[in-house]
Amino acid sequence: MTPTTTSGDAYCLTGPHPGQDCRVCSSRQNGFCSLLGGDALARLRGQVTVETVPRRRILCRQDEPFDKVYVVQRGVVKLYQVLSDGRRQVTGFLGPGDILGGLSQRRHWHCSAETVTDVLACAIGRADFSDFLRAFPDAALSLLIAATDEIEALHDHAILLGRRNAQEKLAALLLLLNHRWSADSDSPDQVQLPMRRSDLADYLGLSLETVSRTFTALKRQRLIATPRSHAVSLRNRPALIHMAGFDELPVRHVAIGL
Amino acid sequence: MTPTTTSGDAYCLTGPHPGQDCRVCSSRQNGFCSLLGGDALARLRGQVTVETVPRRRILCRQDEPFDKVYVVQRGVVKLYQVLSDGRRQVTGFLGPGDILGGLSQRRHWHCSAETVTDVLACAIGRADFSDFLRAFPDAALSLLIAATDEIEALHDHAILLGRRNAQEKLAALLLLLNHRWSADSDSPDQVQLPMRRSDLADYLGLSLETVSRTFTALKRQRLIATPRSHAVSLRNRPALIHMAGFDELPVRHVAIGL
DNA sequence: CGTGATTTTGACGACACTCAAATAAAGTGG
DNA sequence: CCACTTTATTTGAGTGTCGTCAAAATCACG
Repeated sequence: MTPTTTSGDAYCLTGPHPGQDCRVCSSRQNGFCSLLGGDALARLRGQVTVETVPRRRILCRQDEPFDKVYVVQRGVVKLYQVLSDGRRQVTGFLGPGDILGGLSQRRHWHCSAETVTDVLACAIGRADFSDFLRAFPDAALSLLIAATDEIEALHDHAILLGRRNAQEKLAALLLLLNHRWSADSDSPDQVQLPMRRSDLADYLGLSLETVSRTFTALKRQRLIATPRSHAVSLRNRPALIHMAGFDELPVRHVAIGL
Repeated sequence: MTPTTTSGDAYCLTGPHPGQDCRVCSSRQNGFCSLLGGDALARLRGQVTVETVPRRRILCRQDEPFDKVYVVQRGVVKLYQVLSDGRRQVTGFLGPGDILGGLSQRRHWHCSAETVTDVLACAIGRADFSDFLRAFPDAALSLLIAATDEIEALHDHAILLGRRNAQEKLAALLLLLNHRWSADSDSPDQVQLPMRRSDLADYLGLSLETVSRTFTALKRQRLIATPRSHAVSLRNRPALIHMAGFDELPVRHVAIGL
């Protein structure tokens, strides 16, 4: 439970009052910070600022130079690219423990990022982060592994976009988000979907109407139920897994947004 | 020119007689090896074996444990995943200087890889490679940057798969491959496509028939010409760029396959 | 030159998109 | 707290792009 938050926002996964002391921050156990040793963490702490960002706020815009690296503590961020005519592709969702920002040749944001919920995040200057990785090669290596895992996740996204139909896409997404964000919660078959249908659509390469229709189709087949439109319960996980074409769910990793 | 090779295989981009001496290997200038310092390279050389692989040979299969890391010197490799019912998604093509293999949590191949042409590659044991990165933090950092660039490339692939139509997809692919493999060749508007139409289709999330139809459509619009079915010349680059929805081509980077 | 593989072209159908309206949910001010 | 407005989601009807199936044409290779 999360006693500090008001209502049933189960997508706020982290513990009480994080931000001041890493030892009580739940991202210490799971996310990026769990990859770090005590000395590395101590170094970072001195350079980090904790930011509270309300929902639907733009964190960064594609093609602008990047100044900061964020580590999400609480809440959900969506990453997206837009084509000149307005078509959008959501390239990922970030949750607690995930990283926004990194080291690319271009040193510019490649995606835009917008908070889906209220977000609590640690921020560090890009140059400081770069220096930090130089000073702690083990951390750099851990980050390289995370980046490699992110590449695998993006491969999975590619086969989803290129070779799955609407039902398979939605089934896969629900299983994936459940796996990332609710696997060890008190209601393991629940998924909170704080984002809008159009965000899901843009992640899945569908129109928002098709997403909506697909939700009702899955409900009719009794594979899921939606007590509220942003809360889904997986009623028949084996069938969903079969529909999604999964043989095993991917290893959990620290997601990276750029 | 490449006097050592027999015919007009312009997709063999590297120089003469690579493999024995890194100083005369053209991948020294462009690809993964260009990221390394002299001492790092010297360390690697002792552990590398040079492998010649004929075309259409499987290099690795998804879900098998990975034993080696390859650096492609010459030729083209395709990376793909298959769904249980046979649907395929090609997740990328590797050319000279690109890497196959890396450090993921799972330590298993995430894709299968097959040579499209005859391939010359340097191979190093996974454990040796891991040790190498630990011994040369600068190399690890360079690889992290490459991995980050690969993540950006995969984001671009996602928007291609999710939000572009057939013509836009093909235009984008032709520009991208031209940019990666022919930008500084003697015929800058040529693209060699050694892979089959079905491979292009599986990369673009289309059927091979649609790819073929789209080729003829682009030819009718005089945007391209195909003197041979595996050689394309870009006749109207601005129009192709506009069709693909590019404002700028991505930075060239060392591609990474897993 | 002949055989098999690959690519192209054609006809038809289906899945997902577009446009449009109705319903539901969330936010706002009295 | 409720009425009202705004935003988001669902549902419906019709269309179009791309997929499937099938056959012809072209290419590669022995």
